[in-house]
Amino acid sequence: MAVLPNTTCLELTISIPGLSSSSGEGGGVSMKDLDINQIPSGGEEECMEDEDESPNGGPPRKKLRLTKEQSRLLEESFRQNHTLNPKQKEALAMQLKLKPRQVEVWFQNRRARSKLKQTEMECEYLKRWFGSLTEQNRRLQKEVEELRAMKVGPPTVISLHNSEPLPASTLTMCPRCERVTTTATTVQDNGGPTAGNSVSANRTLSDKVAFVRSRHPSAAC
DNA sequence: CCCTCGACGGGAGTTACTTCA
DNA sequence: ATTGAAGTAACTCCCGTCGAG
Repeated sequence: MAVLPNTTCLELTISIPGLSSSSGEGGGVSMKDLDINQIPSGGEEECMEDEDESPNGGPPRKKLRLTKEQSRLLEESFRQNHTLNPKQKEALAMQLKLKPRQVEVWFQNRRARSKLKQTEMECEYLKRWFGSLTEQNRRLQKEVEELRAMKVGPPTVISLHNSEPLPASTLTMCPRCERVTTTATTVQDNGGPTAGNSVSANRTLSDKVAFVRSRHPSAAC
């Protein structure tokens, strides 16, 4: 657990509907200058007790921006754990001077958005992988054509792995799509475009790839 | 106009507790 | 008195969406 470095007053900027920020003239308080810890009319240092109403009883406060420090701590906490138990939530909320509900919402949003990001990355990965497989397939088909045209001697196929000639016995023909492949072919051999991906991302992708492969009668494809 | 992100409503799942046959 | 099913409340999570900045 990180320790908040002696925070005396967190800088929360808020917007209060109905509170004019500019009114055209100078001298007004900018929205960005509002500090949630400086609640007018004798507010305490806590910002977590004012429920859903602005201090003057107006419409409920709509949105606040978290400070950099709050965001940093939340991110740090999220890195350690993507979910919080009630105690952790309470402690974090207290540390950040937020309502537990705000911490909860932040984690929910964070989970949702990192999942979205992850999905986008996987989509991109699969697109690129599909492209590389298409290209590989095209090359192999061309090679088959050439071998068929020659009709002489055992075929020589260069391994994608180490550029060594593969023995003909390692070649198989997929009965379904009639494409030639090698029995030693693996996902890694296909040269997935993002070799530097994180472990978790790879596992997720591997699962998906395994699923896709399992639906094909020929595991070699 | 588009994007980010804090907030909300609603639905689903889980758990603890109560009621009743 | 005990037990199991049904009902309910509280809580959490996810999803979709809104809207301020």
